[in-house]
Amino acid sequence: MNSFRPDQLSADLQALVEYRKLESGQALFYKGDLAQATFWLETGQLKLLHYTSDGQAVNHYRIRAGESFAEVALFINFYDCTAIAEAPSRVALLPKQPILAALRERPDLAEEVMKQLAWRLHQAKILLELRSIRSARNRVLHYLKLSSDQRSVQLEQPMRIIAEDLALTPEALSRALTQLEEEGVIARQRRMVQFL
Amino acid sequence: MNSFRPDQLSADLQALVEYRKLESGQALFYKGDLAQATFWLETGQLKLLHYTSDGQAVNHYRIRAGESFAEVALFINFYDCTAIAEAPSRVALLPKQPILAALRERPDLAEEVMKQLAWRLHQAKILLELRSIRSARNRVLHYLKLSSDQRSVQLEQPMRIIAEDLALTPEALSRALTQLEEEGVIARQRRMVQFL
DNA sequence: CGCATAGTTGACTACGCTCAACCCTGGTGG
DNA sequence: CCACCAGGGTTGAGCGTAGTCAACTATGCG
Repeated sequence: MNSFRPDQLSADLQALVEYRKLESGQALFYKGDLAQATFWLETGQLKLLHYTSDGQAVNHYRIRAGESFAEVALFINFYDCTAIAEAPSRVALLPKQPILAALRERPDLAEEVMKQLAWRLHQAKILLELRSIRSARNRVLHYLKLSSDQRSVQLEQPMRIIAEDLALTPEALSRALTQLEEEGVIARQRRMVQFL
Repeated sequence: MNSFRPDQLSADLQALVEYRKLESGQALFYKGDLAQATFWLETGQLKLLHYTSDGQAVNHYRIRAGESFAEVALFINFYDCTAIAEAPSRVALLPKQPILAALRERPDLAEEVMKQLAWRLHQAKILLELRSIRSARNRVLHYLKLSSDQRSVQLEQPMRIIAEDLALTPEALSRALTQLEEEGVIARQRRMVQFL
């Protein structure tokens, strides 16, 4: 998760790293921008998303402090999604060409990057799987199972955020949860959900 | 696209490669199987997909002769989707551990794999984007734009396959196309579609 | 010419979205 | 201590659109 942690890079590479501060809501790059760097998030939180032609935002995934992201940028010319800060953030900009050169020299770094890319692809498939479930009930159920360690889930985020992740309206999510409860599939108390 | 073309591997690695023949419709691996190898498709065609809990198939992408695939398997323990032959096929099985070792020795190979992983991730995001368009009309339009070089598209595959890729029923696809035609957005003659 | 298959059209249904009202909780101030 | 308010969450009614199933048409092949 930290392939490009700058302090693990060689000194001459570190010298090329720039930092950028972002306000909450500010964009780091937009879909279609020329991809000139890959990144590592020092502090804060970002989300990667795109917009449909009618302006709806579609979330890909969130980046938390300590993670590198947009490794894909090393191998394509334009960013394929938009990155927006969800909290005040500080990001390390890792310029493309020097990093590519370093990858040729350092198999350990290359392996980290491969792991990271594989992980993201895996996650993307899981997301695709989730999103391709049509019914709200089953989509929510699948989501709960994904995020449950053993038999119960603590819903940390507000319902409207969870609804966003599920590509549902808050109303649809609410209805799906009550339905699952009525069916006796889950039980709820406050933000705690458990399977029966 | 051919990172693991066996004839480009060292002789001792080639010695470890096994081949497997598949009938049309036969599975190479299932989602959840222990991931022990990555693959290269010599001849034929495969599709990668998963099944929703109610048995619907959801396509990820197709593999054509000459492509390597399932590189992700090198870095995760279980396949995250199912691979099924769409035509009689011959597949090279590249065992995980020796390949991982080779990647540490050969930066050129590692770079190929990174490129391939990045490409797949890019494609997955494009698919996610397509699938997250709600209305059939706009989804079809987006698809047409994606697959059009300049102003027109030749629809090579039968409509029911295209509908599958779009996660629509053939009926919905048909209606969307006639609607776009009535709106004067596209014109159709046989399987040729052009923008107006 | 007749049949099989792909594609289209029609009628109906189901389900998620929209918008609005309502409820419940926690926090604030009188 | 309680009245008030604000926000997140829930419930309700109506609508739109894709799915379903069936009938029909067009195309290609024996």
